[in-house]
Amino acid sequence: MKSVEHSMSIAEAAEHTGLSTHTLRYYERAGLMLTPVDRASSRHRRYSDDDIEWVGFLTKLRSALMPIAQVREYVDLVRLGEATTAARLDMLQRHRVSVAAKLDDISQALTAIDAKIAIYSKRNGNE
Amino acid sequence: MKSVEHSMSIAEAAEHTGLSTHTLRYYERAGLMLTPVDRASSRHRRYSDDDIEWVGFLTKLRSALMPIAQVREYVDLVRLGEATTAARLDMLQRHRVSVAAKLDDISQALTAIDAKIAIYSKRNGNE
DNA sequence: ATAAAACTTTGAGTGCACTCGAAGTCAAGG
DNA sequence: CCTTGACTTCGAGTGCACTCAAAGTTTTAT
Repeated sequence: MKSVEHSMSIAEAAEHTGLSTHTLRYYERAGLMLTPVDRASSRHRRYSDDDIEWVGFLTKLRSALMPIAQVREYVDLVRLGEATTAARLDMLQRHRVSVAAKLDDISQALTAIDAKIAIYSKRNGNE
Repeated sequence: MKSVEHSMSIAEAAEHTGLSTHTLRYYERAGLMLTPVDRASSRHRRYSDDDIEWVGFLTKLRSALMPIAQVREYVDLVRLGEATTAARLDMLQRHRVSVAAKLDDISQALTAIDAKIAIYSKRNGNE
């Protein structure tokens, strides 16, 4: 059911995804697209709605601090189909745990800095 | 009262701070040390307890995602003395806010991924 | 005394994730 | 048609934060 799919140019795709055209091409070169982005007769890229959605998911992974290389591993698993579901789940969960630890570290550092802020605020005659 | 201060070699400083000797020299070159690290007659670095403590603070700033350039700005303010206390406070607070926002973004992305995990977990074996 | 290990400086190299440039092709308005 | 601007590929450049190399000096252990 990909009937009424309106494809878009790379510029439009950039607008929809919030990435630059450079980054969209870069992701494609890096093997992050689930399926090849199809082309107009002119060889210009035509992004389908599914492509846009997929890029949205990639962006989620990147926003969650997953390195490009690991995103690619994940994508490779997805392309291998259902047999890799468990592996994918495991990967996401492990990543989740490691990021949570990282966030914890950052929070701790922020807390230490807060202590510094508190000291300044006091000393600063701000009561 | 910095009487019984036992200074240490760069190797020992590395051990105490958890940074590499490379990084310690790099931080120094980058102008991040509050005061010049003093040298033995051999020109080998001798890290004082204060130096170690300062590096610990630098590490807190870095752990809280503050870029080197901004850390340097901060250090420059510290060297200018008490007159800059307000500016420093402001800087730390602003940084705190921006990092909090960043952590929020990351958390949101993680939450979205969690949804994906939930889907996988439920129908363990569907696209 | 001598060999090995640790230290010094300075410049260069690495890895990541883009980001840009060049040279050319294609599309849309006047 | 013709120009202007968007698009193509692919290699190169950027910025950050280290990380390492080379060549020489100093310290430590034997």
